[in-house]
Amino acid sequence: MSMIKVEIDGNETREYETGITAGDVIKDVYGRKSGCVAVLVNGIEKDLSENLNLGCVVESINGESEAGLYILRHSCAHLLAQAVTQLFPEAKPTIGPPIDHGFYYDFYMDSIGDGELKEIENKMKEIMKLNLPIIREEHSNESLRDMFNNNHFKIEIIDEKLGQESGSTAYRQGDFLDLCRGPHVSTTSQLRWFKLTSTSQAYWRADSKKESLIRIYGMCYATKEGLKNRERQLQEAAKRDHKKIGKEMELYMINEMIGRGLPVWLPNGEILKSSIEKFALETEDSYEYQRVTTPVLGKKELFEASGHLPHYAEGMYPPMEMDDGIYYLKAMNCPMHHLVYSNKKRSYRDLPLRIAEYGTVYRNELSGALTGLLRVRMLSMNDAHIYCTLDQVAEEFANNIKMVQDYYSTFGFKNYYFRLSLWDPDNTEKYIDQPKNWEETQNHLRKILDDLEVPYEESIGEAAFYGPKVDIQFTTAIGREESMSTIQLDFAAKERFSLTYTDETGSDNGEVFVIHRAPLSTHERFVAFLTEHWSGNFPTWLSPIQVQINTISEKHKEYANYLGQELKNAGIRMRIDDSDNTIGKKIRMHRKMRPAYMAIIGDEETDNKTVSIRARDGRQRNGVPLKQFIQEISSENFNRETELSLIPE
RNA sequence: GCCACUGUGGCUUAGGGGUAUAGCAUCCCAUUGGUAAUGGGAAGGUCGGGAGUUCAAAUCUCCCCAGUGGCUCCA
Repeated sequence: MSMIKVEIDGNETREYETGITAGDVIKDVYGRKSGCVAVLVNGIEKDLSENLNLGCVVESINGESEAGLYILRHSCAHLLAQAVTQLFPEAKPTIGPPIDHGFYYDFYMDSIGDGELKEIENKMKEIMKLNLPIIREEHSNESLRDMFNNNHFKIEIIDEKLGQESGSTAYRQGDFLDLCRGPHVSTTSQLRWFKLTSTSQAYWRADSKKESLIRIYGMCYATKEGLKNRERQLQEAAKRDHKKIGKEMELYMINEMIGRGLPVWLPNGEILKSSIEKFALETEDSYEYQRVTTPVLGKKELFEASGHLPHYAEGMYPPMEMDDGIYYLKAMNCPMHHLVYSNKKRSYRDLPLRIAEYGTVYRNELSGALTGLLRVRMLSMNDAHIYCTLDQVAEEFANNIKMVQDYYSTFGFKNYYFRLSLWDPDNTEKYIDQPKNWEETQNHLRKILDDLEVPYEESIGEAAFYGPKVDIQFTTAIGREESMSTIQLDFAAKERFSLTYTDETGSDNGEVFVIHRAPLSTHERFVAFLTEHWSGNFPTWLSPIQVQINTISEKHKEYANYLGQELKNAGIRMRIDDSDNTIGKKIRMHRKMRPAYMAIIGDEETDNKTVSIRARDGRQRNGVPLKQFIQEISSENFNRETELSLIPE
């Protein structure tokens, strides 16, 4: 028997007999309980059962590492499929990938409820305890076709591989076999810390025209702590949910009689909204935007010209027939802004021309997609369109990216990433079908981002119908990713609306590019994020109630009202509670509204003309002279400070 | 739109075939009180809507509506 040299985790090299399994090498080096779920052999992921026949470099993949967790979760998906097929022999497994925090598996089967979910989870635990070995098998595509001949989903996957590869791998655990390239953990007993969380409907190949499938979600971790932490995390996140806080703080309401997805801004929410608008107005003023107001309705011909009706019709409300034609509610402001542009003859000296609007657009979202302020049918936007030459696009994009970053830092946002959203050349009916223009503009944006050294991800099929865009992506409290800001490049408008300008040579130039941008998302979504980010504990400048004045007793009413008036004169939003409740009760009651500060007014304060301030987190500063308090809070408010700075930590 | 789950006074919630719990908030009375619950009293719901089963339904069945999670879609 010949020997081979194996280097392990870059630490040491040992000699083994040819054919030893990777698992035995790991056991030899680290002992039984290494936490290793798979290995990299010369950089390629392999099972622990992999035989090593040549000298190689082996790196262990720990179950708690990112790669290890994905393997655990992937194996857990197989365990789920095994349980489901045992309990429901008619169910056909389709695909079941690992995802963040867990896994899912899509089955072609009758729908199931919570009872069945529990049953499946119990069955998984049973199988787990059987400690079944998970065995890798290699087969030709022909024999795989035979093995899965009762499952046309698997056949479809196998057939896609025909011509590319002659064979494939499958994994067996007990009498369950699944097509999979692996790697997987070696026995079912390694999958201990999982939990099924929910079911959902999904479509085969994510196509709503294809078979409807039942998706089962689960979470899976390497350790008990991992699982527990995740559960705790979800509980914490639920407390930040903007729907819950929005109700508590009376930010918005949704009334069935008005309609789904049509939120009403209550006074407190309106304060948030108008504070954001005021900030945006100031900012955009400095960037030389000009404001307009356009109607919420427009004629069919307008939206045909813009391309909305051919490419975006299902996103729009149905038409309204009037005595002089057919009208639509606008889903975007752009067509109207284009007409503002061409309302008069433009010169190269006018470019870039930046037309902005606080507009409301209406989009016909599917009812099942609506949720709180995050997905609505009426969208308030600080929208703008920039008309410029191709040469100017880069600078305008750069300015907008900078604007977004500045906004976000003022609002305290940190967790977001840029996404270059590209068209999908295989799905051309969704887009204006001009491949050359797509290629050019996409490359242009890519270069702009590279030059700015902004890290970004690319995503196919996320573009607008008229051009590629840069989206800024966020994750909500409950972990769903949503687009926030967007900056889009439009190469189609110039032709559709005959946008031209007189260039330096005096001739008509039709090369007008349009940038659509909404750096603050929609007010609805933005406020939802803002609420979740701050858990409702907004910076002073955004707090609907900036100071809650609480009196100790009736004696202090007069001074409290004087303080209130002074604050009001200084532009500070305050409320006074001079009821005869105890101070403890007042504090408890008003905490729900999350005022930035509470001012406590008793004998001390009244006698000395001072204020005792209590920050939202309980920090306290007593005996602040009234004038000083007003001056400090005014400055914090005016400067849009992110933190409550009146009271030292 | 699709799948599952949920729907009890303003909010949180008990109950689960014999006409409904409690707390907070509200209102009234007393208390003049120093930083997360001062005491007492009152009022408030027919159990999302409709139909059915039953002597009897909030409780069972069906159909709607709405909310939540997910799919599709998307700011």
